[in-house]
Amino acid sequence: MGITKTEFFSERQNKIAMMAKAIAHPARIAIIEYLLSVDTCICGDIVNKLPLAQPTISQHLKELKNAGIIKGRIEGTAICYCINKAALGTLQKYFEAITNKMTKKEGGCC
Amino acid sequence: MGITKTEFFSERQNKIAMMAKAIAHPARIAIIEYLLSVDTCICGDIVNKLPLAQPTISQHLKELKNAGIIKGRIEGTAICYCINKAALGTLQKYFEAITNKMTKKEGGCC
DNA sequence: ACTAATTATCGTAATATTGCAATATAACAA
DNA sequence: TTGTTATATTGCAATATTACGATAATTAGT
Repeated sequence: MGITKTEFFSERQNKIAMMAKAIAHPARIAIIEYLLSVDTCICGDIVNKLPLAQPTISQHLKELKNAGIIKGRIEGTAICYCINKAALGTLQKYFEAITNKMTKKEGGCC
Repeated sequence: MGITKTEFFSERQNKIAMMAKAIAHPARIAIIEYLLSVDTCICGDIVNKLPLAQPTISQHLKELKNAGIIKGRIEGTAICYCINKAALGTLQKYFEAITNKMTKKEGGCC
């Protein structure tokens, strides 16, 4: 069917999955890393930094924005994109909790 | 096209994206959380715990395994699945590094 | 008003993902 | 061997994703 049965899972599980999905593309990883690398967040030059056409990047930015990973603000003729610290913080805390749980568990069997 | 241009991105970026993709589904989040919740990792009952058909779960397990997120070991007639601590550790460190970089940066503009 | 610069949207083609019924495979037990 | 249990694979339909050319929309400068 190609359609995810989100209604069978918890809101939290869906949220984490959604954010992970937003990150689950090398171009979007590259966008995030570029946003982290620049001091200012007037970021009209992402298009020149990535080997993809402008509509494609615009689409990736839209997905990152929909997932809450980045925020955008109109800045004259350009758009200022920057990272939403809260969203990435949520992911970070999630994985931290997982690794904490893992270290408490002994070995397992594999 | 539906085809990701992996060759334009770094190996590290592709790897992170691949692992994120493996996690980017609520059923797979649920599988991971179930594996974390049980003490033993003889996990033949995942099928009963999730509201999806057996072939669907088998497929999700396969994807998690391909991405290195879980490991499987044959245990008689059942299969013992458990989490690959190293893989989740990689993700955890990645997000930790990102949040570290973020806290060092001042405000931004959004 | 005209032009240039920047970003978004539309349309479309190629490919990937999701889910399941049906079936296959594998290991054990009687 | 036959049956049972557990998991994998196949095949398919429905839908989603990725990418880009063409085009639109917006804003700034002249």
